[in-house]
Parts: sequence; C-alpha cells; structure tokens
Amino acid sequence: MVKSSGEVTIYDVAKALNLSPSTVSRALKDHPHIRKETKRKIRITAGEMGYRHNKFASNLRLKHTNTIGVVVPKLNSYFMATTLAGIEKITTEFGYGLIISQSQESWRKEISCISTLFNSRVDGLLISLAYDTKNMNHFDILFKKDIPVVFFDRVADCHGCMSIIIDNYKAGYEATSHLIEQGCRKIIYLGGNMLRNVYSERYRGYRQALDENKIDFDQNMVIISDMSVQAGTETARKIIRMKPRPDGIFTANDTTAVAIIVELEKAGIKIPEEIAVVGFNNEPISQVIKPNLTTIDYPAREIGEIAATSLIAKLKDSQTANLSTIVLKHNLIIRQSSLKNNNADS
Amino acid sequence: MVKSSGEVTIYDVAKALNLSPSTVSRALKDHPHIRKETKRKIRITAGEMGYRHNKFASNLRLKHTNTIGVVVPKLNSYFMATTLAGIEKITTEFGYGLIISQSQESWRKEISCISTLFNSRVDGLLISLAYDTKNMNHFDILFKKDIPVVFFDRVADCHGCMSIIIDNYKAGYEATSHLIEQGCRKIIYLGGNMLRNVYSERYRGYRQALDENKIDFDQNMVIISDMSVQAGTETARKIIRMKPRPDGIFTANDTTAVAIIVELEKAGIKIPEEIAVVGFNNEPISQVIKPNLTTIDYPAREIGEIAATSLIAKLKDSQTANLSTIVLKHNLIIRQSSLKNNNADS
DNA sequence: CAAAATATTGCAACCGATTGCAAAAATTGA
DNA sequence: TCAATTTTTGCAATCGGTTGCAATATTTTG
Repeated sequence: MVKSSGEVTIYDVAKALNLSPSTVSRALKDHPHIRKETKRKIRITAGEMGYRHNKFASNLRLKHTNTIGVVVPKLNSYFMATTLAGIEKITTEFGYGLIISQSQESWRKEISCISTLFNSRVDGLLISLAYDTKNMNHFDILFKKDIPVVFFDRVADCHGCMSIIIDNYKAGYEATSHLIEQGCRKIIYLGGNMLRNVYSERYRGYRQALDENKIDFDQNMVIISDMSVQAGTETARKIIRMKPRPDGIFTANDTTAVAIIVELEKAGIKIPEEIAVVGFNNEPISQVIKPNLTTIDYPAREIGEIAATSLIAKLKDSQTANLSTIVLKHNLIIRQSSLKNNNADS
Repeated sequence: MVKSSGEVTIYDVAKALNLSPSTVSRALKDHPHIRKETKRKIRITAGEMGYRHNKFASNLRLKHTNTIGVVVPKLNSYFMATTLAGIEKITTEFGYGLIISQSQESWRKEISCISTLFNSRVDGLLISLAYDTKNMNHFDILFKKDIPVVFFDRVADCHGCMSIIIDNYKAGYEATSHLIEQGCRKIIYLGGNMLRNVYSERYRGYRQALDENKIDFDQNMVIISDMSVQAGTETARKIIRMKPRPDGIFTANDTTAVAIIVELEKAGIKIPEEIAVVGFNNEPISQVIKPNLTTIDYPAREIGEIAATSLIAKLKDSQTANLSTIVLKHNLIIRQSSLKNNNADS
C-alpha cells in the first residue's frame, strides 16, 4: 500500500521494523521504558525513511504548541528589532517557534493581535504595549486559560504577570540631574503617552531631579507627543519660539533627540552651548549625530533574552516562582550634546 | 459529562443544537451546502459557547499550516526590520502566521533555520540569504515537497523560485557614474561577499561605469568586508594610508558609509571635497550624518510586501504564473556627501 | 399528486502521535 | 525448575476537525 502523500509516519516506521507505533513513539522521544538497542534501530530506520515528527498530531494530543507569541508596537525600530533578535535567539535555542506581530502602536490593533495569537494557541505571550492602550481587558482571554504573559519595556501591572524593564524613574532622574549639573535650569521633558510606564516613570524622575535641585516646575516644559521624527521636528520648532528659551532637553528616545538637534541647528542654535540635549536608548544614530548624543544605554538585547527565558521557565514549570519584575541595569552615556562645561574635542 | 479542559469543540456546539459535527464544521467555514439559517444559529451558539477553531486538528487533517517561514540574515538592521514590517502586514492581512528566524549571516545557521522551519511544516518560505551561503542544497528538502520559496534582496537563481529585488547593477552603475560626474577618478568600491547578488551586481555596475568613462580599473580599489561598522572603520583607516588617496567611495550600505565618514573626518579629511561618499539603502542615519549621505533609496517595505504577496498567491494557486523575478524601482538620492561641484548650504 | 431534482444534513473513517494499562518477555530468586 | 519481579512492548482509545458518500428533507416539474 503506497501512501499518497510522501509523509512517513511512526506507523510506517513501526511496520518496517515489525514493532508497534507506541514503541516507535516512545523510542523517538527517548522514553526510559524502551530498550536501548530498540531505540537505536528505530532512530536509524526513522532517519533512513525520512520520518519527521508531526507537530500537529502531537499538539492535538498534547494541547500545547511549543509556540510563543510576540506583540511589539513596531518592528522597524532599532530598539525593538534588537530586542526581537534577543528573543529569537533564546526561543530557537529552546526549540520554540515564534509568531511575531505588530500592534502598530494602536490599542485596537493590539487587541486583534492578541486575539489572533490566542486563536493560534500560543503557549505564552511576550508583549510590549502599544502607545495608546488604555486597559487590559483584552488579556483576559489569556488569563482565563492560564496562558502566561511576560511584559517587557512597556509594561503593565496586571494579574501578577512578569515584567522585564529598566529603572525608568532612575534613568529619567539621572538624565535630568546630569543636565542640571551642566548648568541647565529650564529643561524640557519630551515624552509619550503617560499611560505607558516608560514615559511616566521617566517623567517622575525628571520631576524628582527638578525638585531636589529646587528648580520650579513649569508645565509648559512638558511636551507629550508620539515620539516620531515628525514630532521631534515640531517640538524643536516650538522650542525655538519659546520666550525664555529652554537650555536643556531630555527626550525619551534618540530618534526625536536627533530630529530636534537637526532642527535646532538649522535655526542656528548651538548644541550644547545654548541647549543641551539628552536622549534615550543609545541607538547607533546617537554616535553619528554631531554633536554626539548623550543618552541612556538600554540593554535591548538582554531585555529580549531575559523576557524569553523567563517565559520559557514559566512554561516548563508553571509553579516557578513568579518573580514579578526584573529590572536590568541602564547606563547614562555622556557625550558632546550635553557637555556645556568641559567641552572636549572637535 | 464535563470536559476536563475548558475547550469547546464542534462536538459541543453540535450537541447543543442537536446537529452533527459535520454540519457545524461546514457551517463555520461557510460551506454552501448548509442552510443560511442553520449557519446563523451555529455561528451564534459557537460564539456564545466560546468555541475557537483548533488549528491542529485542522492542520493534521488538511496537511497545511497556514504558516509562512521567514529567514533573514539579521533581525536588527534597519533594512531587514522594515522589510519584515512589510511582510508581517501582508501575512496578517491574509490570515497567515509567521515564523521568523535569523541565520546570523551564517551558512551553517541558515541550514538549521531552514530545517527547523521545514519541520514546523511551514507552507512556504521567504528568505534573504546569509552572507556566506555557498550552495543551495539545503533547500532541496523544500523543493522535494513542493514548498514554495520566494527570495528577496539576497537572492539565488534556483528551481525557478521567485525573487524580489531591485536592479543592483543599475544602482551600482548610477552611484558610480554620479561620483565620476562629480570629478572622482579614484573610486573605492566597498562591498560584501561576491557570492551575494547584491554585492556582485553593484560591483558589476561599478565596473561598467568605470569602463564607460575610460577610467582604469585598479584591483586595490575593491575592498570586500562583512559590511559592519567595524569594517567601515577599518576600511577608512586603510584608505587614509593609501598612497594616491582615493577621491570617491561607493559602499554597499549606509552603515559602513557612515562609519567611514566618521573615521575620515577624525583624520581631518574633508567630505566631500577630498573624498566623496555614496552609500546604499537610504537608512534614516543617512540624513543625520554631516554631511548628509548620498545613497540609493531601497524600497524595503515594498520588497517585504511584494515578497509576501507573491508567496501567498503561489500558495493559493500553485499554478500561478511563476513570474521568476520582480524588480522594484530604486532611486539615487543625492545629498551633500558627494556634491563636489555645487556645494550648497551649511 | 407522484416522480424527479435539488438542497441539507449525518455517518463514519480518516489525519498521526500519545499514553494508561494490560500483556509478553526477560531476569532473578529460591 | 518454576514462581515472582522487573523490563519491554503492544492495544486501543483519544485529541478535534474534515469530507466523500449516503440519507433525508424540500422543491420543482410534468
């Protein structure tokens, strides 16, 4: 009897060796009940016959997919791509598949992504929230089925899920303090939606640094935007028109920082002499822009690796201690764009 | 009888409505044999009961997975991330899952990626080749099972697979011609492994431009590297030491172009006056570096979208005309880094 | 109104791997 | 040598959706 499709199954292997499918199944996964010699024969024959494991039959039976879902706001940002690279490395290492989807920074699309991944029966989910996600109801389907979720970067505190982050508060505090040390007194904070921890925490740090240095807070110095290049350019224009002109800017990503510098320089404003700038993320571009950009180094790859590792640990042992939050080290990297005092080389 | 797992199946829905599972199955996929009224009732009840389609049972029966595999050299490059964003958009639109893996620019890892995706039973594959892939034997398992493959960017001519590319020859020709027009006569070509079409074709264009302008070719002007930042920096150092110093550089990506500019300027060499530079890809960084980088705009997102669309078309209708190659339009974007003559603003 | 045609629905056998439990084989012990 | 153990292996049901073909219901037609 010839199989119509070219696929070889454990039944074929069993028949070829005059064994039962159960024995073949067990042998192939190294079950201790099978004799070594038998295992060897089975493995060899299976190889020769071109057998390959059928995940669907297996998944159907086992009710898990060995697949992890990932939802990121945008694929094409340096930070996310790097994080994903880290995630991919780990999941591949552990034999998990990866389904990646983008929320396109939209709450609505995020809901649909999660629903799709849910229907794909991912075993677990890694997610960084969209820009305007306002509540977590769309995660309920996951929680109801005990599908573990790990947040990274843009996190939310819900259902005791794990989060992998840096100390954004401290980073914001350090960045702002640094600007103050350089003599800045009128410092702009440019961030995104305060619903997102990354922005609200950095803002808290900013406020704290002002407070500690007895600098009056001015609401006009806080600008909220979508953190795009466009937004950076517009912000720069707004800054140029401000009456007492700011002398420092702390912005929550390098992309906008660069856009701002470009625009300010067009207007003949000297960086850092007239306005010092600090970005966030330490993207490659920060070392190319003149003057080089002071920024916070964000361990993107590690975040991805740890997020994936944590999720897999959870998957393997659902009893695993639910470390609710892992905080990675960031690092303020001081470069030309903020050095008002000891101005170094060209 | 209570189900142990919380999953609702078509059997449950059938029982609730006093119908057969077959009817439910057909109704749920809008089979024409089922009465409209019946379909409506089934859909509503299924919804209320929290039914969700089980892909594994379905895949097992149907022998396809509705999943597309992607292999890219590196996830964390602007070009690839953008291409992936395009791919993700299309596949999601058409209801396909995506398994993304990175070959890490290594032939060996590429082999393992393909094998893993093959074992995951992807319906089709999108791939951009690794830096040092020397033959295509690892694709045979796919071809043997008629799994369609679409190449993009770094392509290979094999088994009549589709390729989505730009005209790298022409782009190389235009870039080099532009440098020649600007008065360059000693032009460096910096590219990657000539096994990859993108590099060999750009090189061909470079040679052609030299020939047409009766400029003698000098083997020393051709530098092959892995196109990393590191490589850019080293190349710059090499160039600085060259006896008759080159007056133009055409390099096959913006990343190295930027690294080179940074290093040359450190050595006090003026860009473009002493050495003009043209990059490739039109990455965001090209508009930030001073001087702004002349480069080739590469429609990364479109490449991804078209690659995915083509593969899906192939999947839906395996008879579809096998357009072997789709060539997208590129665009030489002239900026400060190559303008020796009409030097414009600051 | 009966026969023929068409529209709906159900039956039952897959798809392949998994696994509890029973059966057979091999080993040990007395 | 024969029973008691311990190892190995096989049986058969299960996971849930799909689909060819048969069966039933509804319409249409003469």
